[in-house]
Amino acid sequence: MNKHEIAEVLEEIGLLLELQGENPFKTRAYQAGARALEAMEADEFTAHMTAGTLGELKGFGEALVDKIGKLHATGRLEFYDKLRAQIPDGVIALLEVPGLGPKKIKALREQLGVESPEALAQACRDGRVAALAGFGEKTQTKLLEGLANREAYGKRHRWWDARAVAQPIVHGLRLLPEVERAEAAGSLRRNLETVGDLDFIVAARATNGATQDAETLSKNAAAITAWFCGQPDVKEVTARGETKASVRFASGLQADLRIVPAEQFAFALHHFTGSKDHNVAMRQRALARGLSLSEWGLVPEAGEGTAKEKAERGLSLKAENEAELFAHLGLAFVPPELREGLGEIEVAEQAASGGCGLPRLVEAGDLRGAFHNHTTESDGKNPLIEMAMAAEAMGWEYLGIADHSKSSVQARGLDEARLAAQVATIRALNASGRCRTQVLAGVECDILPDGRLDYSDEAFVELGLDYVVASVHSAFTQDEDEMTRRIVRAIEHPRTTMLGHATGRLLLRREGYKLNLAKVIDAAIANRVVIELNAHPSRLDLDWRLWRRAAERGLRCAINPDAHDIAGLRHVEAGVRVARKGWLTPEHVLNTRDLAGVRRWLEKRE
DNA sequence: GCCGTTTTCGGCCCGACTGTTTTCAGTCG
Repeated sequence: MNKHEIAEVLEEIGLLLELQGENPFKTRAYQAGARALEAMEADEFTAHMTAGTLGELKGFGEALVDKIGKLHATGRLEFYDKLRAQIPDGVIALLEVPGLGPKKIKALREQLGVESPEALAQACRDGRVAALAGFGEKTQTKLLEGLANREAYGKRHRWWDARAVAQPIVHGLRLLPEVERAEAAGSLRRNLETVGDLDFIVAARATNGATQDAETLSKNAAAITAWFCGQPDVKEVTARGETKASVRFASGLQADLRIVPAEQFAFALHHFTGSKDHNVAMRQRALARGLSLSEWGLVPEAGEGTAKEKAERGLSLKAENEAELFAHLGLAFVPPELREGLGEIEVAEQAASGGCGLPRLVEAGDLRGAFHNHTTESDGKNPLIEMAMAAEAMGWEYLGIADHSKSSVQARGLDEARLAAQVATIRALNASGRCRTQVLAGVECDILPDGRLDYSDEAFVELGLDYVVASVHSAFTQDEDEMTRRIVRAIEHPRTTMLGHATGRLLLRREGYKLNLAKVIDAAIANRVVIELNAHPSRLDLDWRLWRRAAERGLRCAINPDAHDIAGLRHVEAGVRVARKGWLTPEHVLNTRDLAGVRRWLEKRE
């Protein structure tokens, strides 16, 4: 088994143990192991397995190393098979029903024999669930609703779509007179490629004239909650308390609102930004310093009372913003997108003590252009001149046009003659001075199933293109070896400048093709071929988890919108967001260079 | 199951909200 498959087994073991009512910390150990495996590069994992050094990594103890070893060597694990046999699939599906956890599922199984969502629905309709101890009418109704909406509610959402919902709410909150500060937190703020739900953190005004009082705070909180729950897109209010409210939008997206006094804002924002792994590490760090960190503040661990009570007694250290919070723990500010519990705290510690600092991550304003864009010549919706003017309006120095090549018939791919004509049009546009943005003439060239490119070497010479984006658009079902050989061969072609959408994945819709990415990345580095970070909100491919290590090893990135219309150019922002998650700096990204710098790379690869 | 300049055993992040309770368990993030 490969590491991804092993991680899935560990994840499932965690779920199964949870359903058996096992110690929650044990289940967490399996889930943490699964996450750690997912974050590891395939060759790194292989090296650890060969050398037997997996156990040296944090979180991998004797039991996990043993089980992972067995899965890696044989693909089987008796422990897992036995566990699996005890618990029907339907019971696992029950965990997805909102309001059901291991304890309630156990009661349903033991007392009603319910072992699937369908059986649960029937039991609810019969009124048998409400009769159970610990359950009631309301629980039964909630469960029925949850079952009905399970599909829509369980779904994750593209970052781009989630942000479109969140932005007007943040703006609206900030305009309320009762609001002092408002931010969206959670995975949206961490720029994760998909978002499960939205979190809004609001600092409510507590002052009435000059004096601060609890009554004003409470009144203001109620007004903010009322505004939030009354938003036109809100379909259902699922919880509504003094400081917290939860709603569901028509799309199925869920959103939480949390209201805090201004002095707690930085702590709450940090807490609800997460990730869970980052927060656990931060809390442990606080404990090591005799402090307790929570959304309420950073209070001394010693003494009577909960963290909340201590914060309310004014015992919390003060933090105007998150940077001050990190500083209290001896850390440099960690940008939200790096807070994944993947070593950011160690680096922030070095940075705070004057060592090599946290990287200056790439920003949207660093981009001077992009390479992978389409026009009406192939399957784009705007002609060349409109794309160029749109790029000019964005302040870009250059715009690369890379329409499809002839094998992509469905996208009206260009044959040699049409491509030659397009190149001539581009040169003429540049010479005309109509547009300050220089247009670069490229092509998104199909990688044929055997790894050849879609034009002959002679054709490439005659065309005189500025660059070539090589992409896979056919024969997705090749096996891993064949697909890897195919792409590596394309990378080794001297005309190939960059690899387009490396895995072909479509977020929430389609897995990428099977591929040995370590080999592809090695080949790209060896041949000085750029790998694109395709910024389309459905792609964000190559995945951010792979960039940090690959860039350290010398891989260069290009953040490309893969725009099929004017609006699509704006997608670069999504690409920049995940590039930041991958620890990429401007130096790692080719299209932060000015035109002269880009031309130098295209001509000499330097 | 993992982990240890307090520990090889006994902890493991911590609080809000709901629904069922009559003082709290379960779920969620």
